[in-house]
Amino acid sequence: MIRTHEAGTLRGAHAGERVVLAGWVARRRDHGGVMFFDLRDASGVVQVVSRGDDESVHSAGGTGGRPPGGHSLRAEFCVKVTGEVRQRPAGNENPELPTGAVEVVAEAVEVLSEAEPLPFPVEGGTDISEEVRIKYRYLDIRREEMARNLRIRSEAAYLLSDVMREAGFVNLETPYLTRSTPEGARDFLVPVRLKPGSWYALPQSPQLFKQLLMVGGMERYYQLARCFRDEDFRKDRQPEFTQIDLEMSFVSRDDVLAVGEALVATLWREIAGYEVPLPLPRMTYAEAMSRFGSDKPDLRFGVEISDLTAYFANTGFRVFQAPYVGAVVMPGGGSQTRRELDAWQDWAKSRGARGLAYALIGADGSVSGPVGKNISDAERSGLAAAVNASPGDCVFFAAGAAHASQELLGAARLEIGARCGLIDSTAWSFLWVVDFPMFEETDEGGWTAIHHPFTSPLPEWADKFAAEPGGALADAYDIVCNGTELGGGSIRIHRQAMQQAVFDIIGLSAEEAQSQFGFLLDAFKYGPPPHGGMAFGWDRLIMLLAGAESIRDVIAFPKAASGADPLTGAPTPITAAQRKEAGIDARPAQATPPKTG
RNA sequence: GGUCCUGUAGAGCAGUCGGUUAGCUCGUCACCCUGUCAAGGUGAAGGUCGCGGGUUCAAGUCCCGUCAGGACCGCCA
Repeated sequence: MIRTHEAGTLRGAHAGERVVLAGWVARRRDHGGVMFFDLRDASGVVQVVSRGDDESVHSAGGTGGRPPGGHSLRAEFCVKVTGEVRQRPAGNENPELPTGAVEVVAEAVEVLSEAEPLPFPVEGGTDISEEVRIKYRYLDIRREEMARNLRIRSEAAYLLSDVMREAGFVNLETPYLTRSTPEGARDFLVPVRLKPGSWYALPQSPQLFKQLLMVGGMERYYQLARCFRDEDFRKDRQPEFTQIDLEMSFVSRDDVLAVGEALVATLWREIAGYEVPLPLPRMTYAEAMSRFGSDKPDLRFGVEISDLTAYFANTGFRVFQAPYVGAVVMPGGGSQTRRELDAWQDWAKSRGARGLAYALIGADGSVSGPVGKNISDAERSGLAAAVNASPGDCVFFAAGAAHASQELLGAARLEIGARCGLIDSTAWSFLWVVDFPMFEETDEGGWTAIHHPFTSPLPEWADKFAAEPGGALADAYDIVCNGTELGGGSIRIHRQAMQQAVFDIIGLSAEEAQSQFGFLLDAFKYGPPPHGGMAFGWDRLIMLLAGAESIRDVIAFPKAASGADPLTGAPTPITAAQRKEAGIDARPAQATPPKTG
């Protein structure tokens, strides 16, 4: 090793020792006759003192025109420091620093490599555009916050491995070059040189392979799997992302949830120092939607949605003559200016709603505002009690189709929580959302699977889901933390007849099913075990654990929102020769018959 | 595919009603400085105001287009 000690580990007990350190120049404080600088390595920082008269700074190569001696260090030079650890002079200790009791008096500072002036400050500045940060990611990773996030990610992966091994899971990889499936998200496609015109797809998830592993008798499988989806970005979405993928045989829902809970409990205990109360509460999808307007409710604050459909059943107000009327209360919102209330209308419109009707509860309990003018005296007088509003509050309404209205109110609820400072950012709120619907109607009037078509119905729906697809509930579950969907899964279908019934409902013919999933259906002919599993979004999970605001902050080399990578410049055009070799422009024979002339 | 926000020196930002030489902080460079830890002092360099077009006597500022970044809707089983 080039060094004898790590900078961040030095303490008073090391005083008098001669040490060799290596790292980066973090901050300099040059006083002419004496210079201090903080030497940073992976373990932390320690102050180095360099005297002007010791000619201690020199370049390793001895060339390059930089004069020997003098304090010619700049930020982020990579240096090797030889010197003696000593207690700092009385009064000069820095209690802010773990190493603040000591300093290293340099005998020699060797510049291992120089750094050009930085594109952004590595020390200090935090408000740096992400584009620049990602372009110079190697510098961004030197920053304390990013380095910490990545180390948390690493630690979490080790903990995951421990937990899963302890629970008897086998850790296996599944293919990255696989078969395109028309279901679900758009695939990333890979041309195949050996078979021009044919393409691999990168997996959206290892779903089908892990089910095959269950047929194969592995019984318990997990993997930290990279997944790929060619869809548009969000701050918590990347085109490639990582998930903890797991699957178990001979289990019911409770068994899978117990593994998920053990995993979360371990990660939060060891990394966040938080003891997750187990078992986690469970809430049905229907309850989550009606109370919180979301299938991933943030339970760190109240402000629940009131269902006013019955209250306004006989209303004369035409807007409220709808299949569903609901409301959510903004505490103290009654004092908002007209401009602020108008801004809510724009907010609602930006979400595709017509607007957000509101009423204001006066100090004397009177009801005013647009809705107040349009409802009857009786409706006005009971309103505050019906929505549990207090004087000075603002009540927002949504009326129309139940699902869309609840989602609007749910979004308004989150906005209220944020604007009114109701969310305790130090709190953790975990829950399972269970009993999702199996199907939803498509625009064409058919049905599509909400989770995926291999999801089993709840046991009580096993015999009747085909007759009543609109009401059928799936044995599917999501784990939610602080309003973020951390993961989800389901008990799978393992019987052919039931699988075919699901395909029938979603309009997938036997031939189509055979052509798309034939390998799975074939496998299910050979004694498939009952099985189920789940997947956690690893990036999102780490984001929450690290307290980061974007999954990009917990990914070493993320992509920008355009899908491009500012660091490497990918994606790039390829040469004509590459196109030819990859067979990109080849056309399948049946699509375009070979020309004869 | 759609909506919105942003784009000014290496970084972060200001720039009024369209009007003189586009400012501030940090960083960089030079010099001074022996106890700082966001060191301090003096001075200097550094700008195609994203790009293109338009309106105007005059555009960083107004209009149109375009590109890039970000947020959201659609999408993401």
